[in-house]
Amino acid sequence: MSSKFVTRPDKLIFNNLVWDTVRKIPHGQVATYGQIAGLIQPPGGVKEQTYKAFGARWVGSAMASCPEDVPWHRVINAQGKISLRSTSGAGIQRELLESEGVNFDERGRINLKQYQWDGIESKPPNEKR
DNA sequence: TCCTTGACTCAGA
DNA sequence: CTCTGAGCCAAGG
Repeated sequence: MSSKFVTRPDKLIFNNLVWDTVRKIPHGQVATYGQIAGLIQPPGGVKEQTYKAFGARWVGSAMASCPEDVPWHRVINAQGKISLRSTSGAGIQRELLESEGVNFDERGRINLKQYQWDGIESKPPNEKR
């Protein structure tokens, strides 16, 4: 068995990078998909525009199968809201974040200005809004 | 092989 | 501030 164990190493690497980055998120802080996408490096052969448009989505896609070691609940969308396909888990995410000290708005929104992970090392040019 | 969905983001009203 | 529409490319059924 050593022929088809890894069909897409790049994708696995990308997912691994995502999980690793998410694991890097400190306690009591949150990060957005686009932020993570900007922190990690895109797989080779991908266009910048493609990564910009789908980087965040790939992160979420990778999260669809995130291990329990990954604090996926600390990952939210750029709107500062919980983004989940199913309501199941979203409630859990809210509780988990609240348990970490993250306050939610009445609409279930988080104050990114206060909780967004400022551990940006690559410092993406995303400082608007 | 074709079609549909997709843990998103930005811009405009 | 909130809501809606359009865009981008890939993976799964």
